[in-house]
Amino acid sequence: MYRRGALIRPERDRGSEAYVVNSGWLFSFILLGDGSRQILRLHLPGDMVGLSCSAFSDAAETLMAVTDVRVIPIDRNALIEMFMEYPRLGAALFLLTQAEQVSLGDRLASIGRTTAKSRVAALLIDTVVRLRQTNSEIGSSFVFPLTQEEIGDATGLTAVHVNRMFRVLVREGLIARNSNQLSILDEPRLTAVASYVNRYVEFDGSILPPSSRG
Amino acid sequence: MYRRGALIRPERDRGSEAYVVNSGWLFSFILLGDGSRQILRLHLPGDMVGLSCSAFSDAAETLMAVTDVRVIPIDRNALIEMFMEYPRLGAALFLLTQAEQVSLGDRLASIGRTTAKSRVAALLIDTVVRLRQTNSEIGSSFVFPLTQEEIGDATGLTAVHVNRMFRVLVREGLIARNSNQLSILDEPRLTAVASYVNRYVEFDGSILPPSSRG
DNA sequence: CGACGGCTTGAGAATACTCAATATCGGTGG
DNA sequence: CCACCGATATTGAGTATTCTCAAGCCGTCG
Repeated sequence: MYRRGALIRPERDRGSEAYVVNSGWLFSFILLGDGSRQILRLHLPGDMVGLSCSAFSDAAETLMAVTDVRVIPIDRNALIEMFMEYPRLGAALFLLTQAEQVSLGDRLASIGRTTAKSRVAALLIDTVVRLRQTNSEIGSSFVFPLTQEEIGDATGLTAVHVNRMFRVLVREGLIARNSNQLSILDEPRLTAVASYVNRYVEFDGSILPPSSRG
Repeated sequence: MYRRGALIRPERDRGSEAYVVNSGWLFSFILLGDGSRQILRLHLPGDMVGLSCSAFSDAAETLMAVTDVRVIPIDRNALIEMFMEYPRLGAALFLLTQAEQVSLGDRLASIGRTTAKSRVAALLIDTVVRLRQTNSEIGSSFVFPLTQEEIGDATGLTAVHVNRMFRVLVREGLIARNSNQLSILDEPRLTAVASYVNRYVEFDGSILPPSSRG
């Protein structure tokens, strides 16, 4: 178990592993030369994280706990063995990874080509959509534990400007806030503001051959 | 063979395929609701492109030829069969994909957390480093066929501002230009300006088990 | 030659940042 | 229980970066 704020895997750690998130939230980030931080992705329960380390001798990114978090380590050699022994599983993992890559691309577009307000909206919508994937009870209200500083590092903004965009979203009746509790009041409009495309509805595993065990 | 500017795979094309770039350059991009474009990645000879379509029934991104380009199609069903029949190849492809994901993450950090000048510098450095991977004869001078509009779409800037940043880089003695020909005059300094980390030097395929054919 | 796409430059506007001060909130020690 | 502390959130004022609009230039192609 890692406490909020703990580094789960320091950048440049040799022989590092991948994990499955058991409970809690964490994020991956990289540091730039000037000390600024870019959060690459928020990882929610059920996600696999840190796979990219499998391609490099050193971990390319750091993992930090957003809330108290439990993770299950996956040995990287075991991962490769899995590819050899259970190729269908390997193929499935490959597809999953491709889906993550598409998601990263969407984020790139959000940060590169949309306004601050839109980026914040996109982060919120994407988070709630992903939460619903593993917890169908999530409605339009959920706990969002990131600080505004962290939201800024995820969206390429400063904490101050994140704060202003939040209040704009509130003023326009798109969301409501109460400490960590966040409510989406007008999801269609928030989705539009965010230029958000929900690709999870189109994930296509049908390409995989049927399991040999039927 | 596709001509410069041709769409190699229109977004939303069903049953689309992946490709290997044989000759020429192309890029992948996505369009946002307001018509703006984000270029996700430049694809050079030897690259695999369009793999992400394997996870979705519809292609998530569009491919466009930057120069005249030759590509070799890869059927997506054949790709999955490869995973089943040649798991070691599948694992290798998986690692390659992870490496691309790290690269995407670096670009996210560049666009989210660095200045316009830095982003343009990063695009140039990254391109020359990748060119050298498959063509060791590339020195510090090479043909860079993107228009400033396209560079803007790749870096999250406007064409006008890309132009200004180019002239700053020239004025500071970091690069020189002559129509499409681009020369890097001071690579260490340009690398520093770009906050660029060359991760290609650390790619680690050693994790793969030795080939069964020795 | 004329049209067109791409490049260059200027001026003004908009967006987002920095710095700084104040407020709030949860937790801690007395 | 209360005062205090650090971390986070909020707000204002001024600044910087980047964008938009607009005009002119340059080279290529038909």
